[in-house]
Parts: sequence; structure tokens; C-alpha cells
Amino acid sequence: MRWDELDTDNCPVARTMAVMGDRWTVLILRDCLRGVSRFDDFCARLGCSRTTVSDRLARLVEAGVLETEAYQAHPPRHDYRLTAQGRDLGGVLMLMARWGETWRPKAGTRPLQRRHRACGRAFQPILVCSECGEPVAPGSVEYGDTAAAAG
Amino acid sequence: MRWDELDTDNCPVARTMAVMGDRWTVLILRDCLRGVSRFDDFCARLGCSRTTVSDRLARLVEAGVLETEAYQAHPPRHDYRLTAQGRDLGGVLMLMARWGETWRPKAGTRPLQRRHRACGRAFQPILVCSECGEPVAPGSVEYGDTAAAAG
DNA sequence: ATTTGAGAGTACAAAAAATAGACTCACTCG
DNA sequence: CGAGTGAGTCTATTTTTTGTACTCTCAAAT
Repeated sequence: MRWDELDTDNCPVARTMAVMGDRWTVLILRDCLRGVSRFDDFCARLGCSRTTVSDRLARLVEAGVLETEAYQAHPPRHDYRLTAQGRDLGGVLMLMARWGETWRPKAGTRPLQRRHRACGRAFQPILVCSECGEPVAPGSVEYGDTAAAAG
Repeated sequence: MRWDELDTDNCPVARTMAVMGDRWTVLILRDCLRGVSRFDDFCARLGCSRTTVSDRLARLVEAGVLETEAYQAHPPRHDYRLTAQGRDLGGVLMLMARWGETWRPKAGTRPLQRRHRACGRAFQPILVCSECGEPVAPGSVEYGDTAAAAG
């Protein structure tokens, strides 16, 4: 199975992976969420080749996660901006950041500061149940499409 | 930059990607969360080569996300089980599933059923702010380590 | 006792993708 | 005019990924 075959898969996780299932893609998205929008800035922060940045940005634009916005016409120049789809990936990224901070802590790194615009405070993302509002603990979820699950 | 260099990176997202930043790895994790635990079962569900399954399982065990548990001694056979680290990735996977259902819907697929053991109901995962308890809308987060952010 | 089959891999070579680093192109600024 | 900048593209090399076939250990069936 190749990359592009994944997106027709029955599983929504697989279809999401078809879009963001690559480390560079995820790191580009991370930078977008932090306000980076230009080619050379991505290159400078990522530490990977320009070819790779070019390829990933093009894929993300094609997938509708990013869009380009011209800021200068003559040598055509544009910013890469998140679409609604892209902003909605922010939650996934936040949880990934939290996992990394918890299980792969790094000495000398101050925890990442996130501020919730609605209340103005630095916060951590918490996953709660839409029905009872309580946090969803790891291991407290059962899936209906298979035998009793461990997740 | 190569795979294994990522895990020493300063960014917690990058360190997480060093562990789960590969489509097959994520799909294996997804299956683990749904209760799959044996080599051939992963092979059957994934549609990728046995080599790939073998490699990814070994990486996950080495990373401490999965562990093996013998269920038979003589031809040594074991289950692959999630560790606490692995179960904690469940949140990331749930949000990825939700993104896929929202933005890459597929006709004829019933939405994935998840049940919250604590309250017994089918639910959707919601990301809330640890400080005010309100949902964190896409685009309502500011990051402190860069200029004003779009995320 | 021999054959068949399951489970869990390995080995190996072919094919595909990713990478670094240099190069290009179209301007703009001094 | 020459240097600089932003955004790529080209190419050859390296790495990964993949498929297929093979191995190994045992249990069950014949």
C-alpha cells in the first residue's frame, strides 16, 4: 500500500495519516500554528532540505490544509496560511506536544507556553468526554467495532 | 536530519514524532488500542508487508510504547501490549480519528463508536482548557515562544 | 511416524522515496 | 552595476520500503 492509497481507507485515522503522516509535514504544521508563513523561514527552522520543504508545502496546499496568499506580485511571493482544516489539526499537535513533554522530557527545556485567548491564561489541553464532561483517562475507552479493547 | 536525530530535538512535538511519526506505526497503535495484539493479526489488518510490521513493532517495543508478554513458551510466542506510554497516545489517535471523520468523511462508513467507561456512553473527545474548562476552539491558542501566532 | 498447518519471523533483491547541496530565476536596493 | 533575497528546481546519492520466498518450532491430524 502506498501513501495515496491510504486516503481511501475505511479508517478515519488512516485518512488523517494520508494528510499529516510524515514527520516534516507535522513540523511544518507546528510552525504554521506558531505563525511562520514563508518558505525560507520553514527551511531555517526545520533543518531539512529545501526540496523536502518544497514538496511538503505543495502537498499540504493540495490537501487543502494550507493555502497560499500573495503578498507581492512581481517576483510572485506568497505566504502559506492555515485553512480551517489546518487550524483544526492544532488539537492533535497540542496533544502530541503534551505527550512529548510527559514521556520524553528534556532537561533545560522550559515547558511550552500556550495561552487560551478566551480566558487569557496559560493552559494545558485536556481531553474530556462530550457526554459527561469528565476527563477521558488513557485506557478508559472501548471501541465498538472489535472485541473488548485495551484502549 | 534523520529519524533518530529527531528525538533529541528541543521541540516536544518533534520528540513525539520520533516515536510515532510514521503511518504504519500509527495504524499499529490504532489496532493495539482496539485490542489487536498478535503479529499475524497486525499483518492481516494493515495491508503492508510482514517486514514492515516486524520493523515497526520492534521500534515500538524499543521505545517503550509496547511491551511483549509471553503467552506460550515452547515455540516462543507473545502478545504485543500497550504500556502506559502507549495508552496515553490514545488521545492523539482519537483526535486524529475525529479530524478524519470531519474533513475526510467517507460515504457508507458509520462513525466510529467510542464508549467512555466512566459514564458508559458513546462520546466524542473534546479538548478543553485546563484553566477555564471551556473548549479550546481552533485558532484560539497563542504561543509564547514566537510572535503572535495564528494557531 | 509422517504430513500439514499455524505463528512469528528473516533474507534478499528490486523499486520507490528522501536527501543534501548546488544551481536558477526574477527581481530590488544601494 | 553588483550584491542580496526569496523561492524554488535539478541531480546524483543514500535510505527506506516493499514483495516474495524462505526458515524455524512446534501441535494436530492422518
